[in-house]
Amino acid sequence: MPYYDVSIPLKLKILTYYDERDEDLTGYAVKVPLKNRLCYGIVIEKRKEKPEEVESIKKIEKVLGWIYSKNFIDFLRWMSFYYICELGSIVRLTFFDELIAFLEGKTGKPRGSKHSKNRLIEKIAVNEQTLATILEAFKIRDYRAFLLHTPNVSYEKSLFLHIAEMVSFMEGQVLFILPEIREVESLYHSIVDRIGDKAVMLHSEMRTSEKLKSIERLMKENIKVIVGTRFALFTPTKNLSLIALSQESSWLYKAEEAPRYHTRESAIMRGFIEKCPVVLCDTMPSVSSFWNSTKGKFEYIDDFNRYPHPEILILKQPLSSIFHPEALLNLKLNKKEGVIIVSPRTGFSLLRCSECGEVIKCQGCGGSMLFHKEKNFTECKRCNSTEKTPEFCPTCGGAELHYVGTGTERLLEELKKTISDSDVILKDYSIDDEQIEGISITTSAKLKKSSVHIFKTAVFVDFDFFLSLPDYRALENAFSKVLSLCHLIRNDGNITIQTRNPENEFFRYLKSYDFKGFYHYELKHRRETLFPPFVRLIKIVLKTNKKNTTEKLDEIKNLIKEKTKADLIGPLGNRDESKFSYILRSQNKKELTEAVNNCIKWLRKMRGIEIVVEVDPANLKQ
DNA sequence: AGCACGCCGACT
DNA sequence: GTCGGCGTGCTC
Repeated sequence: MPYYDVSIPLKLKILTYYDERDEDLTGYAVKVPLKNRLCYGIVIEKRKEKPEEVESIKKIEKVLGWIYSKNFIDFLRWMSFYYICELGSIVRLTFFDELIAFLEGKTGKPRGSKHSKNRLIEKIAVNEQTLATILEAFKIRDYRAFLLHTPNVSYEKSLFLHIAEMVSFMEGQVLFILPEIREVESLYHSIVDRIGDKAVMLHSEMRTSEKLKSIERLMKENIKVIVGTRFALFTPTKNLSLIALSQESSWLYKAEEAPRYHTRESAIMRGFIEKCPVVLCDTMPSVSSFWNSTKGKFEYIDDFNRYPHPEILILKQPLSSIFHPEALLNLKLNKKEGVIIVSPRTGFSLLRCSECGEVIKCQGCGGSMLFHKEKNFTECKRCNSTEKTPEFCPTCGGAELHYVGTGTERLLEELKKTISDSDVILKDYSIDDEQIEGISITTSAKLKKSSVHIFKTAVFVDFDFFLSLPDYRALENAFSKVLSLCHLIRNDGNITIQTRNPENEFFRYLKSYDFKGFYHYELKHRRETLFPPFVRLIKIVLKTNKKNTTEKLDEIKNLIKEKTKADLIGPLGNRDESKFSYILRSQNKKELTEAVNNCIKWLRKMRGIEIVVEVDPANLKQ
């Protein structure tokens, strides 16, 4: 009797069923009994023997049809192993419900005629050599990985448009992934505008019936291009020949719900397993990707220098004023042509006690309190709480509090004082702004790589904020912030960065756009301090509802330590509270993943404890 | 004792 | 995800 291992898209282990047919049903969607109801699942493997520990095996109720290739299933298995989660949780990512609906004969509705106000993407010239290399890889249809260093995001989108046009008459399918839904929509419409009905779109804001329509068309029609956000990476395809990611370093590529996969790593593995080339694009490639290119895992293509970039000036942040005289002069000279001033924070400033030197902190979480001058209150951005502005230092009782740092509110106040001309427009920068004259003010959080050059000059105040963040990626993020700002500045313009520490080696690389110098500097530091890419980090979050005894918690800690033999950091978070976490670190990456997979099985056997695992965590706190 | 409710584990 | 088992606690 043939047996079949079936994965049901639930947090459930793989179950075995039997069927009279002795075919290989691997990759077939099936309907199977589970307890006293029927569920849909996917056959992941045929087996000759039934599993020993199970006495009764139920029969497959119905075989619906083939949907997944063996390679695709192998990719899903790798995801389940690498991200340490049930295969069912991965199958859930693969548009399984839509595929079942399609197999059951349901049809979707195309999106309404809501013609989005998205502008179509203008196609600019790209490096012919780069395009030829990618198309060659597409034709050969074997695994290769490219790290394409692009001059800006428009270049990436134009390249995608060029590729779409070229492949629309060729054999094979391409998958374009972009971080944001708006970008997906505009690229999709631009592609449809050029190649017609040979593309589908997939992103999380689409209605179920729209997603069903896309999947249906993918199954029935001759679709050449799939454009989507990160979850489109799990689209089952017939003939995948290229995967391309725009802005590979974007933090939006890290999924925030379980399974917390990273799109870049997953895309590389999908390409490797399904034997198709992968192109990672970015203007500021991640340190991890650069490392892979130095190890020969990725082929590095440098198109960054095909376009000129604005000059970067590093100036010392004065103690007594907000702007360096030279920055102020620059700002006054260029205000007609458009100036943008960037601060790391909204609000007015932080508050510091002149006596004890302590910055006012949040009582609850210990984050710095942001002072809003006009409305006179303080705010903790970390835990979203507000307080009255304190009159005395809560630490020492000191009566004198002074401002530290410069938020947008303070910038506005300062500029109103310094630039007295009545014709100067002062405004908050918005991404849709058409008008650029005058002085715009914004926070760094609003800067995106996908913006376009408009301003003549920029001043970045309080830049040290980015260098002091307690995150091992602080420097690469800081570098990346400046490049996002670059995109807003005309090529003949300039960017001034104010820092208390202009001698910092970091700025030497930044001002000359010396990426390689920066990466090597950063990698040296990561190697010494044992951070990725030299180690793998895995976070284990434990939630307990009952008051577990200290001995029990120690038992868990020892179990993890013993089973994984890795460096164990933690517990982080309060032990008295119900939620706390450990971070495991090891240079033997694969061994660590294997050990944690094994360890989790033991932990799940313990009662009253919920475990969440996060591989390559985005955040090392709590 | 009898029943309602909620948590937790199993599901092939 | 969903069902049922079982423990807790309240009521007749």
